[in-house]
Amino acid sequence: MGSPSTATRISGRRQRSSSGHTPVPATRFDRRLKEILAHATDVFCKKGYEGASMRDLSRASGMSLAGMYYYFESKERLLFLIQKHTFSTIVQRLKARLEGVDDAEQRVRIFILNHLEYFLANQQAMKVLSHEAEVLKNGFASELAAIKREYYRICVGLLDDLKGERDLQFTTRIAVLSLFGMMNWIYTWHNPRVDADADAIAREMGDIFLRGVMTGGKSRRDGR
Amino acid sequence: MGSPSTATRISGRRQRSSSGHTPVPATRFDRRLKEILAHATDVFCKKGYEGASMRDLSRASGMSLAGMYYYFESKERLLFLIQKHTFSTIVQRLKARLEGVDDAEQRVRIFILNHLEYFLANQQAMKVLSHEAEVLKNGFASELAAIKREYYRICVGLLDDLKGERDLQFTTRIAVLSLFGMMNWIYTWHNPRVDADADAIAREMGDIFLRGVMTGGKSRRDGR
DNA sequence: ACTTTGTTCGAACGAACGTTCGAATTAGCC
DNA sequence: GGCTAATTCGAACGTTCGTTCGAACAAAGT
Repeated sequence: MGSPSTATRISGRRQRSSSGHTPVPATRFDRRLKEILAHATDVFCKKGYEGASMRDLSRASGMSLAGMYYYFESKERLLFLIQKHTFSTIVQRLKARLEGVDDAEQRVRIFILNHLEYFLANQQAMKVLSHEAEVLKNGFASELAAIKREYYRICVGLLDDLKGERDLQFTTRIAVLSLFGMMNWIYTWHNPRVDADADAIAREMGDIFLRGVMTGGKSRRDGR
Repeated sequence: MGSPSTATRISGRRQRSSSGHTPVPATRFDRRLKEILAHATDVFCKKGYEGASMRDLSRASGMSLAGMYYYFESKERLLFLIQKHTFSTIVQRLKARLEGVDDAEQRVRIFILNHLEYFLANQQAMKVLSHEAEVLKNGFASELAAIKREYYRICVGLLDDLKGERDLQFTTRIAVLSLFGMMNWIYTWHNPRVDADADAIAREMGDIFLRGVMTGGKSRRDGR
């Protein structure tokens, strides 16, 4: 009837995933979308955002090209959904793990472990997050930047606490970004058949970073 | 006259840049190619390899689309030329700087400074090198991988020397790759209007990394 | 002057791109 | 069964992609 073409934009159908917690099943729509996101993550990981075509993505999901657009309105939004979900999850898990831990050094170690554990368990998603960090535009970009900034600020807070507690003298910004570099670079080299698991790597990176940042503060370097 | 179409492939014209040292002028061909590489580096840096079209690249060089193919036979080879030149230069400069320096710690500091100095002075080229590290295929990929491996091995050597000299106990592979991560990640955050220059950052990253790696070796951690 | 070689370009190629549309199919409910 | 809404798809849209071709222009050698 009416005009099925213009303006409709199906948009009404899109907003699912009730703000509360759906225990498991969610709607059919949500379940299928989740599958598509998972397959798309694989493809983006292997070929990059620009290098992956909508035809590649649809093939990976076992869905027709046109059918994809029932679930999201553009390729860019698909990337956004992947990145947002990945990043939100890691922030949320971090908050849960930090709760109840008071020791400043221990809190930094938890940050590192949380990051690396999630990174290695969801390597493809994290590569897409790290490697395609600049491709989103405008609205998508700023919404993701907000989550990113929150995560960054948490880490700044942890290091500033440590710095205050022990009277250290590093530049927080450099330290935080060096730490992110150490951790995020892992997607370029980690090979599960050669390298240790997340716990071991987190311990070793934590050792390097924490000793590096905690040695030689204002507090006497000699034995005095 | 013969057949100008098939098989010619102009290839003979390509091999320039005499193995020796051309003092400055080089051939006209070489000079123009260098300009094109410089402009292409800008564009690849801004839009990524897949995101940059040959039309973008030709526009940036002020040359026609078809004209570009007089200088290189494919977009992939263009990226290869950029990456190879960038990487070769950084390795070559490193070797020169290491010559004559014996102290193991000092040699690691030189490695870090050399990397960061070149990184910040040629930020676009280094971003293209870091970010588009996986797009080349087959022959191009393996030739570049060889340079990469040489650079990596140099760093492993420096750290193993340090480790042997001072009886330390870190995992070299993890340490090297953590260091690369710290340094290479810089392309995602460095802002010349906010952040310090290469010397200062190299000093601070060097402090973090070297203290991290040198503290708490086999040599007693307690005062015994 | 003519010839040769090096350099540039407009126009076009077929293929692949992201996205849309309307019709067909399926699932859920009476 | 039949009705409605949710889901899927084939076919096509117009655009852009990387690359090629042959003709045109400029430089260098004689």
